[in-house]
Amino acid sequence: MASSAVEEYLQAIYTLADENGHVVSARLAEFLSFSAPAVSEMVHRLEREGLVTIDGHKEVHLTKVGKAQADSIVRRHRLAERFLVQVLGFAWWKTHEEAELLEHAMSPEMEARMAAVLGNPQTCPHGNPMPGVKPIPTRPLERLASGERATVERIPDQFEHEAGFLEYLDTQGVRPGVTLEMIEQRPGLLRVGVDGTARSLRPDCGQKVWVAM
Amino acid sequence: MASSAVEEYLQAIYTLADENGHVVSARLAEFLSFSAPAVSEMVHRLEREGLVTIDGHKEVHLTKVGKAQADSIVRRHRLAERFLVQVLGFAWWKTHEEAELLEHAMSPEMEARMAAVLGNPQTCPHGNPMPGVKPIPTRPLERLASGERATVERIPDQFEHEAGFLEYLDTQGVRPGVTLEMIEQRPGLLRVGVDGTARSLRPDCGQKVWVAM
DNA sequence: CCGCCGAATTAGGTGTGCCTAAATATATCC
DNA sequence: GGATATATTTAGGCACACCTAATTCGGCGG
Repeated sequence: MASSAVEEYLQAIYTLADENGHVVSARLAEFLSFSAPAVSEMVHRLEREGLVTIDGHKEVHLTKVGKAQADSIVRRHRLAERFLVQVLGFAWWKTHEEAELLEHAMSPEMEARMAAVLGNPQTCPHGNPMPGVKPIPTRPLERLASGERATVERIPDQFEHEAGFLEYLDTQGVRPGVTLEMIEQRPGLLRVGVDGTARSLRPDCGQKVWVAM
Repeated sequence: MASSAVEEYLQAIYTLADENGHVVSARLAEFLSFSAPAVSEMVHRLEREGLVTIDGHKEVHLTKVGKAQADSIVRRHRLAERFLVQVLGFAWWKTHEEAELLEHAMSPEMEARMAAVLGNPQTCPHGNPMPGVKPIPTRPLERLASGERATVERIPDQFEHEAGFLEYLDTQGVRPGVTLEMIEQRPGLLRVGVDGTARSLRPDCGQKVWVAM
């Protein structure tokens, strides 16, 4: 029975490891918007409780037990998002904060029933796969060559955190499943074809929107 | 933005006032299984925050603001229970603990959407009306005269707390909507007809099961 | 090798919400 | 009115999870 604080940390470690690689507590502090000492203290607590190990480079790794608990909370988060969209009719870009609450209120039985009712979805509404599901190969949008087309597969979890980002994408017509065509790309500029219309996207979208390989 | 601790207290005050009458902090302490000092302290905090008043007999009353917040949390609890039964397929007697978690994770938008999806239900699965809904007139089962029949309308919220009570009722065939016939009643004995079968119920059911007036 | 930068830790502190033990109020009953 | 039971409060403490300010650690460039 991990507290929701512990669950938040495990989720953050999972997410950063999954999408970024090396996890040190300074990155966690940024991601979670907590002070460095608070994170340092909690990471040591997680180590004492056998949920993570800290290696010689102070990198944080989930143990087997920690990984299982992280998988669980991430799965609950993604299921909750699906539920909010499919059952309650929330907009796809508006689910993150709600799911952040819901995920801590889901018992194993509720999780199982919800998965069944939703038809055992393989991804969240932003395209992130349920833990254990083999992800579709993807690359950042910026890797598309000019003239090349590809389907939007995934907006990684870490960018959901950014206030207004998903809503911005929605207003630009950029949603999972939509096909984009790279028009022009240079530092500070990103022009893509969305649904037949040429659009300038915020340049950070090049890293934050992942398309099919 | 009340904490879930505050919400628990408001909910408890609402429930005890609704079903019992006078609320003093000793009753709250029993109901919530907290120590008397903890409850006393919190009740004074609620008073400072303008959510309750404490009268000359140390009775606790919700203020207008407190009542609105209590209505909200009770409503969320009952909606959550409905959701667990209607959408996720939980057994009617198994929803309380799950709902206890869920209720604190429901934003106003989620509450509104859930009510709509569920068809704006008027009661929880145990027959307790949503705040603001005029309750059907009811009386405790023990008020039935021998030979009289009546429909089970409600098992008040305060008895949901009792571990195993609702499940016990279910095993005896006693569920909201079922018609009971009083067979015999004396101290320590309660025999009723359920679905054509005579059954001896635990004597406390006389107070805890409420039937149509 | 020294200085510097970022990362981590130490030290001390806060608010919330619970606890026990003991003291004091309040109510009731004879 | 005084004893007894119930209710409340005081006093002191604790765990959790966060904070700021200041210090130390560790790697890297000059």
